[in-house]
Amino acid sequence: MSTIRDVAKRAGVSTATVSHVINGTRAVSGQTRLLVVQAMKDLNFVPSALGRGLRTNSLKTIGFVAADLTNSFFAHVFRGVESRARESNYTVIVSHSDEDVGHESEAIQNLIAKGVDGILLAPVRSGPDDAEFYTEFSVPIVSYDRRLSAVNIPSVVTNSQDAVGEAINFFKARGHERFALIAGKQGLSTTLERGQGFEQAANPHRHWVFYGDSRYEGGVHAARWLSEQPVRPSVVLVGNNLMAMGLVVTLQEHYPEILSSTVLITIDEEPWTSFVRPPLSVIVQPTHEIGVTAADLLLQRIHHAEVPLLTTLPCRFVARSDPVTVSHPLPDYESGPAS
Amino acid sequence: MSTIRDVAKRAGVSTATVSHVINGTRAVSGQTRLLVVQAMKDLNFVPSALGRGLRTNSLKTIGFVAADLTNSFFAHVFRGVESRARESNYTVIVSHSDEDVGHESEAIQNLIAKGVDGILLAPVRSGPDDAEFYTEFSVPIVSYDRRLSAVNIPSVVTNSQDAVGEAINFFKARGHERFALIAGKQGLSTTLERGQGFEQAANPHRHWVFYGDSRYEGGVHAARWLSEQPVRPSVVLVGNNLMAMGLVVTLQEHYPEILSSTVLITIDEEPWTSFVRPPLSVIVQPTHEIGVTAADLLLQRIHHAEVPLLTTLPCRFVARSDPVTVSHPLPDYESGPAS
DNA sequence: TCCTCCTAGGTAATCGTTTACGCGTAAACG
DNA sequence: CGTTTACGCGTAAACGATTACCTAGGAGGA
Repeated sequence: MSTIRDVAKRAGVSTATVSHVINGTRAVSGQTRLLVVQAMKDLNFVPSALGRGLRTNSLKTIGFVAADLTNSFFAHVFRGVESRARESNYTVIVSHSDEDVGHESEAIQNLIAKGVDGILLAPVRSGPDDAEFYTEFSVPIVSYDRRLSAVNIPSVVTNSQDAVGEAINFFKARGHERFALIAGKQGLSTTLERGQGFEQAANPHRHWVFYGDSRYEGGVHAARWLSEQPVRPSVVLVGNNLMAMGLVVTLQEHYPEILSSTVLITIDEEPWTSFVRPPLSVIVQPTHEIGVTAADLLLQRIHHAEVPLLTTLPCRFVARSDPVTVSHPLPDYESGPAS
Repeated sequence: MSTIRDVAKRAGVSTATVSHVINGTRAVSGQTRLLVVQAMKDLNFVPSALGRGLRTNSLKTIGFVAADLTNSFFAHVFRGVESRARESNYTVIVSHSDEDVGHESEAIQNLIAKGVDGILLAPVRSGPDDAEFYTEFSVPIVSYDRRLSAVNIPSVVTNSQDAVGEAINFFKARGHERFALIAGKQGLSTTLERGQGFEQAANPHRHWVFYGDSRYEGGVHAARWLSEQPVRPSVVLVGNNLMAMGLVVTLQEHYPEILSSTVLITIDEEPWTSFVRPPLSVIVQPTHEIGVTAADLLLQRIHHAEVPLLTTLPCRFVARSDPVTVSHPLPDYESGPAS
């Protein structure tokens, strides 16, 4: 590997000039530039990110901490992040939190030790007091999926609260009168907001809320719980795709009559939601766009620009069950492409 | 952020001593060690990965290039990679190739410019001549999913060739006599090997091979092709999960009678393969283990150890269709946990 | 007593960049 | 013709760690 000094020697100029040619940070005559460029080609010189990083104190790297990349929500967000990052020549280091505060702390520490310029995360802590945790770090942080804007950390979220209401209203308008929500992990801002959206829309009709754990097992428990109700909801909204899976599998196996007689709605599109019979209606979040936006905000903060504390992206509601297949955009928003 | 010099000053020792305390590279008296440790705590000092990296020419970082993390195969492999990497205090930078040679080149270049210590990839080029491309780089490379061992690059693959044969034989033994393979992208070692496994097992019975493109659309085309055959196979093995999805969706919508009358087998477990009716049989690759193993080999190569040129991991065949649900381990192998 | 060896720890060069200064030369201006 | 301004470029000091080399003192052996 050749260094900037080799290039300088071969071109007969100083390292300063080579550096300025590379970065366009100072006027260089056409002659000299040509010499330098040629020398770089000859030696096929690639500037060392380390040397540069040490000097500028920036590796052009950001950290992305996901709960679990195996969950397609995070995978799609990540693709958005990566594509935006690459546009600006940043690379992305990925870590997992697995929804565990310990893992999350560790991940953040490691990322900072690696010299990332900023961090993107779906915070596991979101109680208003607990959230101050995130304000202590030496690099800019942007939160996605979950709101943290109370503590001065920019957040990118969706209007899933409205979308939940919209979905319930959709079926209310078609005569349904008994609604259930299988809610996610308590404490997350998404769980709270979706719960509120649900309550509002379901009132004054009869409605139930079951608190799952945001994992597959939560869906299994929900299925059992559902089967035990003397009077059952005709519309069930599941707050996350893992629980939806657990629910559908369990119903399919043990309570097929419930599966065929109730309308199921879930959040986040997955291939199977349209395969399963009956198909699930779904609230589609603009996952790719979440990633792009969050990365964009983070890069801006890294360059010390002011950014809005809260960015809300629109969901799209796709009704697939009862009685026909309709795509129903939310009011006041362009329906965003899932891309 | 405090530096090693601050620590040295506060502890009343030299930077060399601090460094040796941190890395355990030289004997240091208990007294001194205590002083240093205390000073580090006081300043909550974290060694800069950049400074260290510049000196040692290693950032303890590896690159992982996937075709598409949104494909759960790659997501699971990645989790394996990351967990193994973290054990050794390495972090992972992710890039996408999207099965495109241009993107792949770019990704590799970028990773090297970022100073990664090694690269893990599912090579897009795999023709025996073409594959020499990968031998030119200045950092160690390990290939996963696809074989590259012909050109002296260690590869981690599965015995999917045998597994394909096994699956065909399973249904042959139950009386089936007409088999089709929907093959993946031509040129990939997996496509070639699975094709061979299929040919061998299907002979001397009647059999068909349709070449898809390894993407969703390939499955759609395959469905159309299937519907046009005057005599149709009773068992169809699809070489990749995206094509399987395209196939099932299209059949479900336009040719439900084909869907219900043929046995479908696919590769790689996905939630929907068990939800759809009839459920698909599936050849399960040990994705997590692929990642762990590949990362392990790469780390060994980084530390200049010799590693085997080819590592083959066992698949597991799960029969779900026709006539009963059986889990059928391949002979000569422990069935690996999907973890 | 003298030599050797071991232990503990300091000095300073080094990794590959960026960048604050400084220095000529030549054009422009009065 | 002197003075300013601009331009083009080089010198060398950082950035934060690691590490080859050196020093000093004490223990042990002959």
